[in-house]
Amino acid sequence: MDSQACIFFNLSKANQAALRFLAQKVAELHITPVQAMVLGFLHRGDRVTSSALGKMTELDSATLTGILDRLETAGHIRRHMHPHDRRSIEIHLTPEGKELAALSVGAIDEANREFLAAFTPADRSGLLELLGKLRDKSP
Amino acid sequence: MDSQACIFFNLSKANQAALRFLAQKVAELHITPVQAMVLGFLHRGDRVTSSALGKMTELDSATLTGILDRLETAGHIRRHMHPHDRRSIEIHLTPEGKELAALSVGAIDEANREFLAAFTPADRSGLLELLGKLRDKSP
DNA sequence: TCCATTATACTCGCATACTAGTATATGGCA
DNA sequence: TGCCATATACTAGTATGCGAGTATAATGGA
Repeated sequence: MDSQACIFFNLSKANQAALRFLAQKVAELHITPVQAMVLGFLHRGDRVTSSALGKMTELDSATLTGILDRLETAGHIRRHMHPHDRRSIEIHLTPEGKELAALSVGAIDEANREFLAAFTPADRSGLLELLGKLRDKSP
Repeated sequence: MDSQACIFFNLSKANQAALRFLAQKVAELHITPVQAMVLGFLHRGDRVTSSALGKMTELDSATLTGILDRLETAGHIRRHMHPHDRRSIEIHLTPEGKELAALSVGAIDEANREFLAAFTPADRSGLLELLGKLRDKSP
């Protein structure tokens, strides 16, 4: 195993480093990086179904159920009955959740800038493009 | 949250796609991607301590304990007393573990080639270099 | 030599993330 | 209209990954 040449190893460790970095940024909000990302998506528009949020966040419904459980317990979101489909739930941000979502977006933006501060704009866009290509390889 | 421009989101999703890809490659060996990587490290030299393996794999000791538990239960490794330090354990590959480790290295190599097949050599080395820089930003 | 510090591997608790399976509700088709 | 396939959100079980805490052992300095 030549770990330096292994894309799986490098990707995994870069991701771990990124998550640690973001975790420090959102620690003062008392949420995890993933919770901050989900709140960030809801900041663009809540009142979505769990299924729609799952498509946005590219998360499994089982994973999302757990994340929503914790956000609801913390008082950041509420699950409501969907007006036209009794299978679905509609996710609403609470007033506190709305504030926290705005702060999350700011923290994530700041973390993005700082985490990539040492990179040139060309490196930044090149990295995002390459990662995007890798994502699309998924079965 | 502009997910397309967020390094944390893209890194996380690229990593998930990579893990799914590798999982398919090693499924016939009845091990997980992480277990294959750990066996790959042991293929270069077993009889290492858990602490040394943790440094190589960049894994927390709590995480590694669980992975070693599963590899030992499956009969791929054994924990032995360290000859000179009674705090340490020495990890030995079993005969079956040795075979599996060799197969793991082959599967990971093949997965690396296939996962990056669409990339030019310049893109490949560029990606690895950029990911390496991100890893080093870790606190 | 004795003791405080450090090192080692472990346990526990929590948070993702997946697969598989379930109960309920919807919707299209015969 | 009745029924079957699909969609939705959930639970259960498994596997990483981390922080915090623990018991034991080694080590270095007074």
